[in-house]
Amino acid sequence: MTGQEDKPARKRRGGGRPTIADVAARAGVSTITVSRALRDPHKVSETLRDRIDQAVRDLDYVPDSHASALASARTNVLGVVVPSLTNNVFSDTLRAIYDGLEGGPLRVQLGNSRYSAAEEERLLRIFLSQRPCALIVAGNDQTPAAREMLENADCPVVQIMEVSPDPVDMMVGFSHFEGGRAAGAHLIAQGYRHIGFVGARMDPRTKRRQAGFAQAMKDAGMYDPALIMTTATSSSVALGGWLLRELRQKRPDLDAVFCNNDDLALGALFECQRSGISVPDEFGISGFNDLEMMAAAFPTLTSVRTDRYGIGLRAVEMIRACLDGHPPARKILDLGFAVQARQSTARSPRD
Amino acid sequence: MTGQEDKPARKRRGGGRPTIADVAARAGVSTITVSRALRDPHKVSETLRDRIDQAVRDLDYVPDSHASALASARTNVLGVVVPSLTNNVFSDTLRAIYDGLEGGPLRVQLGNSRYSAAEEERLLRIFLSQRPCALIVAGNDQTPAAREMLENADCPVVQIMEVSPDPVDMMVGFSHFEGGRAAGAHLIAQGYRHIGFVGARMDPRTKRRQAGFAQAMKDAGMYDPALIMTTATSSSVALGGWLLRELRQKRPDLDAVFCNNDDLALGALFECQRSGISVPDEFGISGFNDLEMMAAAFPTLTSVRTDRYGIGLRAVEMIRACLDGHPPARKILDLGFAVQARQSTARSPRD
DNA sequence: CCCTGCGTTGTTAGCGCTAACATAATAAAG
DNA sequence: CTTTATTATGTTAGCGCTAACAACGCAGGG
Repeated sequence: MTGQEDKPARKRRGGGRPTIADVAARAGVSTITVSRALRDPHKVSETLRDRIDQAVRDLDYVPDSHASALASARTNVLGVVVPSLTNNVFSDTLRAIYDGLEGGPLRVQLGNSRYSAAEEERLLRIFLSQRPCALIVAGNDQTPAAREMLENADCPVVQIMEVSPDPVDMMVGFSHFEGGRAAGAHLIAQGYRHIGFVGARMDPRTKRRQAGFAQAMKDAGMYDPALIMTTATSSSVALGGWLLRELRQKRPDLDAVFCNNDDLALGALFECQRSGISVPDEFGISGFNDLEMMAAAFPTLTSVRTDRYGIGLRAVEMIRACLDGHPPARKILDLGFAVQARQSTARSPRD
Repeated sequence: MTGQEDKPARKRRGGGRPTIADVAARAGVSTITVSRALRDPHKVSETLRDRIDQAVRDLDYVPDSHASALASARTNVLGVVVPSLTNNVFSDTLRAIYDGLEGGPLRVQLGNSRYSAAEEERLLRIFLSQRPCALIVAGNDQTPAAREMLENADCPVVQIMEVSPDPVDMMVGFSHFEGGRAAGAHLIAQGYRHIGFVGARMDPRTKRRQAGFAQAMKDAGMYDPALIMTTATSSSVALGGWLLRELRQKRPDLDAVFCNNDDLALGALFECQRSGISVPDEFGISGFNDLEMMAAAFPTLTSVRTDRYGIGLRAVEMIRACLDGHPPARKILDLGFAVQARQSTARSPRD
């Protein structure tokens, strides 16, 4: 025996990291005071606060978030579930979310549902079991079980990318239907008469854009289902070329195409270049989302601009407001869209 | 007094979710047996296991990961820190990581360092305080403090995207220097003689590609610093066009360009089309990474193919192996690269 | 019959933190 | 100068889970 009275009955599990008790001992206060000094500094006198801050620095103390979560039943984790990590649409929004959280205490827990509602449900179940302080999910097409979980979640929930009349809680996005309709209307206004639709993956938002496009065609008495070319395959530039080629073989009179996203539109442009079809005079092309490359292409490509970054930023703002106790008055935020008419649909006047 | 003997001295904080004790009570066993049945099913007899599984299903029990983490000082969280979420390179790798984790118990904690080593250090400090079961970080250019944290981390660490002789622990990637050199050598071999370099953002990997390119030029006696055009601005298609225009104004004899990435290369192609310069006969273009669009462009674009998806998958495999107690023999995995020669550098024979 | 070994289950004592309540010190009010 | 409100700090008792050890039953060996 060493004569020492401390009883190391069990070796410290935490790898010897300093705990709040170490900080408290060094600062000569109780642990709860340290806890308060770190979470609500104004609740602790300046004298003690300084002593505690010094002790924290001396010991290089970092609070254990698991212990904190367990004791308080709260976390600083914002759960985010998106359908894709590679799709620019979501990576832009994600970047905005991270940017919006900059400096604050919130952390992100990111899930990738891969466009599967079942996977989304599974992820939400896991996320919710960890008591997130808020949730961001894409769209409004959850499974019934997921919808119920979200409705019963005792934290703010923001659905992003879309707007619909029946949000779970809050919503930031725009109308894909109207976006599709506007693109169709633009092509009609530019004088094109045999306008096709090219779509890939066909997730709910894609389908709404397609429906909007179809509506525009119907309104103009130009709707023809044979001009619709879609595939469940995920989108790519090459696919845009293939689908356009297929469609033109089937319908040689095709004189314009609304591509469900910009990758497809870029592929369509290359396909026209390959086939010696002049854009926009012989053939018009419009994309969707207005990625940066659309304005840099030659010819520049028409697209429907969407504010993906703004959606992420606003979602974070709304969550912040809720957590600060000032829930926003407007639960649904429609950030709209704008048809960016460029060279690819600027047909010279004819007939 | 109601006469009831239960003492609700404090209302249950957890919102009434079932705990492991509820499951244990329902299955008629002790809590530790439930804990074991869920974590190491083989340590519990089949009879009890079935009863416990039934109770779990009946109560819809989900373990509290915070309590588990606190009690065991372990988590199932894989920390991933990447410099960008929008750069295709990292989103492809990230997708692979998520795909590789599919079905398993591991979850991802994702950090975005935005190409800042200081931010990376901050994120690593946070992540490590949560006892991740493993870490994936990009590259080998950490701050000294971050490097030390990684070396002292008591979990597997995989550095991705690059290979270098002094990894913290494990490493999966390829040599950016050699990739840049190969691209330069290819342009020389195709007969181009005044070859420029266009680069953006200039992160460490970009710089290594540039250095490799410069080496190729030096080896051929063709190095000319005036043919290098770089900017700290982040990369875009439009930027590729602007940089090429600038460079051609300065050096009208330029006859090819190695673009540090594919976005820039696409912008360079559009710039040539706008200026009526024929690619590849008058001007050669090579990109880097070989994104999907490169093979779909017109003309198809030469690039250096890198296995971004494979890097993510292998990183996860290595981590899995370590956690299973079979650390891989080879700590450094070089997945290489391949110059994909396409039309944009296929110059017709001349002089 | 005891001993040893092994597999299964339970008991106890925390992990590091914070909620709730208790208390002390100080200020404001009468 | 007491009463009441207010602020600053401390005490106690967990949050839900798991590590460590204890205990039990049962096999085989001596």
